[in-house]
Amino acid sequence: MAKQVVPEPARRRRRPTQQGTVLSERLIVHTALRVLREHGSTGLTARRLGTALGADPSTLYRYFAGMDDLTRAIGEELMGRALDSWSAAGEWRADLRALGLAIHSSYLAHPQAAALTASRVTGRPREIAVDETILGILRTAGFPDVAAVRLYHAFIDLSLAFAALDAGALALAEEARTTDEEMWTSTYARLPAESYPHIAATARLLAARMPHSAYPVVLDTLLDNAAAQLVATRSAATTGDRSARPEAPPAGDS
Amino acid sequence: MAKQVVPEPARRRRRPTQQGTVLSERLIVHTALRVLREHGSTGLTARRLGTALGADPSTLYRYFAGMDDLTRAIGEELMGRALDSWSAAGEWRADLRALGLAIHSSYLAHPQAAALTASRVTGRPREIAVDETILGILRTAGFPDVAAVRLYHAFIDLSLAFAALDAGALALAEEARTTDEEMWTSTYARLPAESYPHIAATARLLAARMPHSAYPVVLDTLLDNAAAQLVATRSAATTGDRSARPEAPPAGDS
DNA sequence: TCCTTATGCCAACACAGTTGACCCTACCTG
DNA sequence: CAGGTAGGGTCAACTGTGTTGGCATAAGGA
Repeated sequence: MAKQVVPEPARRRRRPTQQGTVLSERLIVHTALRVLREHGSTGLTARRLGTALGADPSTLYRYFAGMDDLTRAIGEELMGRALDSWSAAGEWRADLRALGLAIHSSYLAHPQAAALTASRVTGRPREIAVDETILGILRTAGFPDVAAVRLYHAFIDLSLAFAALDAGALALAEEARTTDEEMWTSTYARLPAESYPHIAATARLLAARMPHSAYPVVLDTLLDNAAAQLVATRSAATTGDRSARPEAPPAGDS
Repeated sequence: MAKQVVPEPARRRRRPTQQGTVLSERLIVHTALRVLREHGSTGLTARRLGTALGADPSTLYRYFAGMDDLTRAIGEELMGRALDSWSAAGEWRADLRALGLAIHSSYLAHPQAAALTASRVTGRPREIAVDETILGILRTAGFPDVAAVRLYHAFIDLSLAFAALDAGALALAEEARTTDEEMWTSTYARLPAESYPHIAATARLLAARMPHSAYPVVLDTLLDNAAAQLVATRSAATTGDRSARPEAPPAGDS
């Protein structure tokens, strides 16, 4: 039965599949990424992945508690790759910017996988490591804890949110075998100018801009703001001023 | 057969269902929202929706081309509600801020539906109307077209991205029948302090902050930045200065 | 060498989206 | 007011999904 998944480090025996491949968590995740790229973000199924691995679909349940668990592992892999491709230079602003772009481009390197996973928090080790890294950068830079936490929150949510959104658009375009720009051109071009004067007036600019990500612009805006805050904090520390930005309201629900 | 869906305005006859209900696009979308709230973001199925409507599942295909089409209609409904709950006051910054928050809270009012739809562009009328509105606000405020388009892009993507992310977290918490704060507390509290010193040092602050949305903070940051740009543009216009911010790089892929 | 058990495979389950055929009734036309 | 048309509701069936219980087997420790 597949109720209990054996944790990866405790695995000892590796019996090869009927078709000869020797399975592992790593191999499964990597193959899943390939299947996702080839068949789209909804094309990852237990049976298809089994075939791609040369194994019975049910074998997957020896490694993951279910497809949902596998999905989280894929997200964790992308986050890990981002972290691996990044290294600290010692300057907080540049480091944060590089880390954000690393996360963003790691996800966009696998748009179908990203569309599937980026809006989920996995709580797995490499993801936690990223959180720790960001907080470390901010606190070391001199941000007081409250500000560091607020910035960390904005930073990570912003990065993940844009990764999900941009990946979704990119995956859609790839699956439609067209460029993003063509898509946006046709979207805006067919609108009647009398009903949508502003869109009509800027249609060409829109088609040129939409296929690019707004993430760098927004990220820089956030970092500019943070830098200004830091300066204010430093000068306030010498005069004893303790004013802070007003808190944001909680996310509403009804 | 269900190959061709009859467009809504062209519908004439409304035969009641065996159980007596008279279907319509509106009724189906509204019922879908209820089903989503009750059964979670993955709980919307053709059969379940059929039962909730008192109709055969296959009847849905008389109104929508498929579950995917229905999903887009749900997203369109949420966007429409945001637009309806908003009204222009005439001041661009306040208007944009209100519109952003309206979109965000309209989606968060139905977290399960939002998690399902917010990362998709529908291209339907009400969504286009929102685009036109945003561009109108910016251009009327005096932003040159290039800046208006860049801001529009950042604004709408930011809002949708956060709607998707926050809705996902909220839906997860609701389905786990727990508060977000409990979730985050348990997530951070069980980490060893020696491996994650920065998280450990700020655990209580994190648990208090994470259940709130970072969207208002980031949105305000973006609008601050835009306001500063506008002032610079105006003074530049009098001196003939035409310097602009450097362009953002395109979204990478590999 | 033998024993244990991790791990692969098979068959089967419930449930998903979707379609084709059928039929009935609401409405338009005369 | 009668008749014809077709919109739209229903039924049954198809394929494909995630998932599980039972079984077989070979890897590795003793």
